[in-house]
This record gives sequence, C-alpha cells and structure tokens, in this order.
Amino acid sequence: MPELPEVETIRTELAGMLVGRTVRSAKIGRADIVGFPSARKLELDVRGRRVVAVRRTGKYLVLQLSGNRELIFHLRLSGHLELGNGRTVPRFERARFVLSGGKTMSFIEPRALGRVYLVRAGKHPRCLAGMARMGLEPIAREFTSEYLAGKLADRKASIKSLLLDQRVCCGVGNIYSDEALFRAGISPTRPAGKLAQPEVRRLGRALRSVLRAGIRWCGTTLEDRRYRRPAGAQGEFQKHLKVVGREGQRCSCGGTIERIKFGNRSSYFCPRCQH
DNA sequence: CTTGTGTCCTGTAGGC
DNA sequence: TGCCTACAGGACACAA
Repeated sequence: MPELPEVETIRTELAGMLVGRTVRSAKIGRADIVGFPSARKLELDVRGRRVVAVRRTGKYLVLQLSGNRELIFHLRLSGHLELGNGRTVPRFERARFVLSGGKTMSFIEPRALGRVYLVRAGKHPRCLAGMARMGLEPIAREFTSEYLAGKLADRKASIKSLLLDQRVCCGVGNIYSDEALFRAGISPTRPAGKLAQPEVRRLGRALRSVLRAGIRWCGTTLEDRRYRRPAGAQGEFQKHLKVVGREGQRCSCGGTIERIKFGNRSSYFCPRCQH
C-alpha cells in the first residue's frame, strides 16, 4: 500500500534522522523477510556501516551505506519503518536496526510480504530484477505525454492494470491510480491503447499532480491500513481522496461512486465523470 | 511479447 | 462467545 508519496514521506523523515549515523547492529526477527542475501549474512554485513544517504526509486526505499552497500526496503502492503529509542519492541517487528546515538529503526510488517535486501550498490540479485526494469516516475521531468503514449500504444489491457505495472510508470499503486484516472476523467476499464492523445496528456498531468499532492500531504492513511510515518504521525491525503474508499457515496457531479474488481484488486470510479 | 490468473501472507471484519 | 471465511493487494511466477 505504501506508494510513491508514502515512501517519499518516509524517505524524507528517515534521512533527517539516519544520515551520518552508523548501524551498530541488526537483528532479524523473521528470516523470510530478508530477500537477499540471508538473515544471518545481512545481520553480519550491515554492522558498522554508516548511512550515507536515503534515496527512493519507485516504491523502493534505498539506504545508501558506506562500503558500497545498499540496504533496500520494499514495504509492499502493510510494511512500515518506525524510529524508536530502543526501549520498546513494536508489535509485528520483523527486523531491528540499532544505530549510533541509541536510536533504533524497526521494520514492522504484519503480513510479512515486505522485504529487506542488502546488496552491493548497483548490483541487484535476481529477486530485485524488477527494480532494474522500472519505468519513469510520473513526477520525473522526462515523464512526458509522449513517453506515456509510447508505453500505452497498442496495448489491449485496461489502463488501470497498466498504471499498476511498474514498467510503465513506477511508484503508482492502487490508490493513486484510481485518483489519477478520476482526475483525468478516464474509466479504469478502458483499453490503454484506445486512449486518445488528449486523454493521455490529461492522464499524465493527473498522475503528476496527484502524486505531488500525495507527497505534500505526507501520504494516505486509510482506516483499515497501517501506513504511518517513521515518527508515528499519520498522512493527510485521505482527506483529499475523491473516489478511493467512497463506494456508494456521492461524487461532486451528483453521480454515485462505484467499485469494480480487477482480478484481486478493487478499483473505485465515478461512471458519470469517467469515460 | 502480451495478457490474465494464482500465490504469497496474516490480521481484521463480518457472518452465523 | 467463538469459530470460520473472505478480504486487503504489490510483485512475481506461470500458463495460454
């Protein structure tokens, strides 16, 4: 569930707290959340490394460490990172990093689908292959309507499913894709290749603006999900959602928001605003 | 290559 | 009260 705006919010907050500190120790509480190399190897190899920078690429959070290492997190659906002082053990803590100065960073993941990886900088194992194949972020300068049009051309799959494909535009997930399609006035079920040029332009602009707004409001915290900022605060963008979570409610146009299923995921839209 | 489907994972909500 | 099932969904494996 953490999408680009949530991970970017986490990145900013972590950077202020972590950069310059050294990882004193790491404890993996549950081995299968380590995607690479292994729980034991990660614990041993991360020790003593200094956090040089905190970066983000798509939904991946990258802690750049001294000695040419990257500690990479993917929070998937329910993962989050929490800063603490070492006095308490949060519920669902799967990994803990103790830093110089007594701070701790807990990797909390109730569903255990999120992953942490420790790799040589730039050298990604097979389990991180998706990272190398990611498309441009909609907030990148190079993300033009020509770029988006090229990705959608001749594709028969629905625009909704392609927006979720990280090779098309990375960082977008279920919430922000629905909100962008609403703002662009495009139905999620439309075959991507059938979008007209002005629609693609509108969609590109909508993606950009909705992600920027998500960042500005520090992400989306929905009632039934667990996104929290590392210091514990909630996001605020849920107050600005137009369709997500509003099934059966009135759209500002007077129509009723609907929810449809795409395989395993749901998509919210207004059939009167979106065509 | 493209597209659709199943799988992972487990707390929570809702039904009976 | 308590058990059971469905659901949430990002990424990837896999089938057609």
